[in-house]
Amino acid sequence: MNLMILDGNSIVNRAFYGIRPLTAPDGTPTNAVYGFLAILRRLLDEVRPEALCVAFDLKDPTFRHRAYAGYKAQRKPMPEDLAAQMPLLKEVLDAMGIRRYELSGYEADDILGTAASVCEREGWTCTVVTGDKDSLQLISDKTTVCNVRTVKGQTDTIFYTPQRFEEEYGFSPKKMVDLKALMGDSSDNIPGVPGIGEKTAMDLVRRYGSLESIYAGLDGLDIKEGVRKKLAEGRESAESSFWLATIFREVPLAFRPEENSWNESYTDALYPLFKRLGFNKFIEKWHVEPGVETAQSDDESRETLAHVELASEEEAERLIAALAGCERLALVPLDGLDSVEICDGKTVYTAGWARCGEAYNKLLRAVTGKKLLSSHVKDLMRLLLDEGLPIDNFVFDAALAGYLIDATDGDYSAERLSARFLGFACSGAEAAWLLCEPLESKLRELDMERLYYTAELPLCRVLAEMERAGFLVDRKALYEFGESLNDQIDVLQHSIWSHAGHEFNINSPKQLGEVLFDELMLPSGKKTKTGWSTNADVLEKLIGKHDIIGEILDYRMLTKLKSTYAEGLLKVIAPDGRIHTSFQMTVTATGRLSSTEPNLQNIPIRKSLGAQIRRMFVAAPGNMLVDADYSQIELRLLAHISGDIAMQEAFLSGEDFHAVTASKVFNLPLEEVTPTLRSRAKAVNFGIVYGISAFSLAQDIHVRPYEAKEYMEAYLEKYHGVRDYMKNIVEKAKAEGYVSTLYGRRRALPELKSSNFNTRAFGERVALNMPIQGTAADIIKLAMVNVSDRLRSEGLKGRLILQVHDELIVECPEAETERVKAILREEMEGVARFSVPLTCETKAGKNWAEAH
DNA sequence: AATCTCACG
DNA sequence: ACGTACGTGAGATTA
Repeated sequence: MNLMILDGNSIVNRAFYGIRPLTAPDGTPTNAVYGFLAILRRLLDEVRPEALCVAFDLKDPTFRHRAYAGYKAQRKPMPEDLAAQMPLLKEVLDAMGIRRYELSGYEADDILGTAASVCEREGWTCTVVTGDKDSLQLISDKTTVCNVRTVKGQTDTIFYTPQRFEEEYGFSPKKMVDLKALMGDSSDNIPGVPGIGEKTAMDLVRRYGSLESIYAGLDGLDIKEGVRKKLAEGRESAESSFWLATIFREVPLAFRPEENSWNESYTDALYPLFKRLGFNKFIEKWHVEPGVETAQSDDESRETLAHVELASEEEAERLIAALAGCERLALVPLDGLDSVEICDGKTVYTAGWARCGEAYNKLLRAVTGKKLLSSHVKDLMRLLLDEGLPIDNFVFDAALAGYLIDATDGDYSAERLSARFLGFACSGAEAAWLLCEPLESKLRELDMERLYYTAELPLCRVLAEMERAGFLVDRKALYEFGESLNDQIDVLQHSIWSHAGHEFNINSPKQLGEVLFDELMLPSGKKTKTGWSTNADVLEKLIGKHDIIGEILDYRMLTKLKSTYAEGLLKVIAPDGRIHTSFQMTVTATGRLSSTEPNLQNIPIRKSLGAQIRRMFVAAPGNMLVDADYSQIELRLLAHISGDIAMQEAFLSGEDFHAVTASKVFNLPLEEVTPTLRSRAKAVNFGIVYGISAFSLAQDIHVRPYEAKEYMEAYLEKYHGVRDYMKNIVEKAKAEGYVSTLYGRRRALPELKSSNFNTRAFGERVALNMPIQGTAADIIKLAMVNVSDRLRSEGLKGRLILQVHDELIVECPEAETERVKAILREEMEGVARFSVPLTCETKAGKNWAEAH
């Protein structure tokens, strides 16, 4: 029988410094706990012990069993981020059913030593695991000491048996104490013999064995006179060090190895705890199951539904007949639409094209005529559209509900949602059916039903149709544009190389940093992480110092255009000549959409060469693109939400808002506002929305921090309603734990409770920003649903094809252009009436550049 | 898989 | 004293 005992403090220390910073979703640092568990898993697999426990230090200033008064007095205090994780680690161990030992006034080492002694007496073997060398003295035939090191996330274990130790050190493990007594140990505040270091001490112990025999025959030893002198003078220190270095193996602890038996059965607290910490990988690796207590109810917890696979055309026909009386069904696709799961609340049917043949299509038609519950409805709708099946009957989307309930979770799989809201895991149509009620009642509780049923759910259809429609691209022009970049890229590359004096990979930040800052010795030597920073901000400050800088910036711009946009977009043009992006509805923390494969929400526009890409996004022959974008919607919402009268008036005046802001901030008549001042005021406007600091504003607009501070002060003086809003929203968020938009969308803010300054400051900025960015997202979603309905109800052919946060694009027959413009304007501006009007600009063109 | 950089609102 | 703007996605390099 083998007991494995871990030195908790030492291992958690190794883990903390060996694993990069990690945090739980709520901002709590977790890297040390994570690393500890990673090490533990590895050890369990390697050692397979029958018993397991962990020992911790427990300081007691009033009592010390070791004589030396200054013992460990000089040790640095634990970093805050590590200290915060100690109680967490203990919570995890408790939840895993792993016993912890700590005893006032004793170090973990002493407990390890005592446990090892007990094991040896009782016929057990013992594996002692620690990150430092102190415990090597415990090695014996029965006791193995495992030394753990973690470097860059990689764990190394060395198992020391007496043989292994002797090979490495050249003396027996017991002599480890003698060695320490001579050389000392600064981390443990063991003085040793002054002037004797590791080399000399090792040599002495190897040749003469123990401290005792060294001092017994000191005069006759074959050593340098200097060493002899130091030894003689340091005798007292050596003897007290010997005492200090000796691990105390008789801690008053009734230790019984068999009380620590390990069989990998955890308490129910472990699953929710791992979820809270974001240890999703460990849940799989350790086979942690959600306990029943996460469920709303207790024993009759699991409704079990029958699962039936339809094996023939006849069976499918029979189901069609049987479903006639059904009002609602859950429907989930499998393998595209090759087969589906259908659930009527009693049975889960799997039906597929392969087995049901002709009847499969009939079945789908019958099913899609019912009220449908599902999950990831937008994606299902796309599949149905491709088959010409109706998509109008969806009444519930589980994933979408999960997203509204917690937009920062990130996992809205059926398995996850059912574990959380049903208390047991299920999937497919069964999950969609069973989740409907609990998710709906949660939405009701959070007051988000309206948002869900008037914006999010109807938007599924709109987005499915937009994805299916796609955006026509002039493939030839895009290809030629990409080719046209080659020559310039080549010229720049060679010029950059000649400035550097050698060839190198300009795309490699590492190599580029070396060239600029090590070889060319350019100044500043700016910020680092894994090397020199070479981003555009840094490089722009070096313009004029060397010709290479401008060329690098140009090179970066051109290669970005070529690889991400020219080549990247060519790769995703579908056979119909159009690009079909995917809109993600459950990704952002604020309620915005995102766009992937490809991302059509970051097509260049800010620089003229980049904006050429937009010329390649075109209307089909005989059609037009109509583009409508909200003007300064976020600032208008800030004016409305904060209730700031001055800011509202600035918008209502119809003047250029940034210019008005400049005239207020810089105390000038409107006519005297220069373009520079206007652009600074604009930067302040945006900065405020993001919860900026003066420092960052200064960076952004290239003025000194105190000057930026004055701007912000002046701004908040003139717009004092905004100042009040900023203060109040953060206070409210702290009190309630979340922020919300005008339409009730929420974002939880556990960051505000963090003990970490940066995490907390981040939470405060989010508290300022989310209600504004999120309300804008709500508004355009509502507008999209309304625009789509109008286009359809007015019998127009025009269709929405793209959304870029505050911009909508419709492709329509030329003849519909003016009608579509009007509809876009009316629906976008008419979503809501606020204290400041929402305005939008519309424009039409043959391509996206022209239309914007 | 993580890091850096950069494109957008 | 801290460390420095909100929200995204993608390509290239590096480990």
